[in-house]
Amino acid sequence: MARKKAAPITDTDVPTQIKNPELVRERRRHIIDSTVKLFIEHGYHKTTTRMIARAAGFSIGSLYEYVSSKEDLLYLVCKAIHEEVQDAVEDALSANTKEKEQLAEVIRQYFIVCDKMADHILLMYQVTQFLPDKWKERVLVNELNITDIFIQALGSMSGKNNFPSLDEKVLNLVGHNISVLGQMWAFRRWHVKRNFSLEQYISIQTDFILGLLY
Amino acid sequence: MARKKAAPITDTDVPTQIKNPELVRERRRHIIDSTVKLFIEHGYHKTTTRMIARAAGFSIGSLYEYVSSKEDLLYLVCKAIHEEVQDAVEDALSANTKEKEQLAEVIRQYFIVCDKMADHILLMYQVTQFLPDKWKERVLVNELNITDIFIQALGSMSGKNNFPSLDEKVLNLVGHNISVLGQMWAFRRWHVKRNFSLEQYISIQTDFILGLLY
DNA sequence: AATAAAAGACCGAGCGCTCGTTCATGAAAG
DNA sequence: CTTTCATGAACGAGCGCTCGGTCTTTTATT
Repeated sequence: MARKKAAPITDTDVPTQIKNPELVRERRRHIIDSTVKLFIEHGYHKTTTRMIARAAGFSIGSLYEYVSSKEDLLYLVCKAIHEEVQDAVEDALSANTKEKEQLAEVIRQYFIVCDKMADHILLMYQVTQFLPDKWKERVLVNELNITDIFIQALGSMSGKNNFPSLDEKVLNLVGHNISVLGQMWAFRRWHVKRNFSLEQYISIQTDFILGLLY
Repeated sequence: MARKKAAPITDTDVPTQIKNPELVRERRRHIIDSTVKLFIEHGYHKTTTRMIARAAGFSIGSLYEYVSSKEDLLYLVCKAIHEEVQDAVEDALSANTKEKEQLAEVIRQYFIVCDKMADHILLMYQVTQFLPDKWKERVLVNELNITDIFIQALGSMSGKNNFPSLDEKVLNLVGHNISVLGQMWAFRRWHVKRNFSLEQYISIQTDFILGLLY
């Protein structure tokens, strides 16, 4: 069902003063969870490091033992969010082997994650700008990785099941469209919800994407 | 060609110390232009009021005669950007009266504006969060106004020219899709440009939107 | 087993600095 | 002399981060 989830939290790229790596993993997990909530509620700048420490049950001093700057924390937050989205979509890809339904299922799962993590997606859009360039690039790559899953699902459908075979570049673009239409739910859901439930949204947008709307 | 552009810059909602309204209009225009550039380059927070004053050729003291806070300035910036986008799209709507080509033309003009103002669109996404609630709402309404133009163009096509008549709610959603696919060019153009020029992008996305891709 | 010593984790007052904003003063116009 | 506009030094709240120190746990020694 799920891919290996142990590996990614090594985070050797973010330095720490604490020696015990087990402890670092555990505490960081906790710190990140608290931080995400605060960032979503108050935004990056209005959330002070003191607030984060308090919410996580540490002193500021201790916080800085596990993380070397507020920017570090921001990177860890972005990374955690992307991992959660990516895991959900990859699960959908591997779970359903019938090509015919695979794409629709991937889209469906992605849109559901976009709904569940709507606040997180908004957060990503707001805060990426504050990342140091080095990490901004990594976050961008993560974003493209998620898009690639759609492109992959599209590719495996191309030319089969009454689906026309399309130019690779066009498939690529459609993959991006899927990404963006999912995020649209996060951005405009309050408005869209007046007309459609999430399920209806998924259904109509899937038709739209597959050109079946008209 | 253009709609009346004089009215909107009254800005009675933003207070000033200066008595001469003529002067206020002129200076604010100038201040806003400088501010937009700085915000795009450095972001909202890293741009200091002193930088803004210097760039506009004022002292900080004088700046605060024309604008009562940095947030005020942010609102004026957002408003100016939306006005520019809206004007361009409305021009396209009124210029072309043949229904058949109207929608495609509106999409085209919108995408061209999204390209020209890509940095501005990114800025809007990054910065809306810092507006006081009172103005956040207004900015949201402006965004929806632009979307409404697409919905209007879609509506006037519905049921004509071999175009199926669609449920109003669905048309509404497609309007939002157009909005978002335009903004996608702003967000992902560096990636998309590796495969397509702007003109190709417009052409393919128009087909995509009209369900002609497959 | 008892004790000492070293290491690791935790703490929070305080430092240095930035930034939005104000206001006393000056200059110019009428 | 009054009104309008311009100036920039001064203010002070708020921030990220440090660092000297304490408490707790592990290791070494007798």
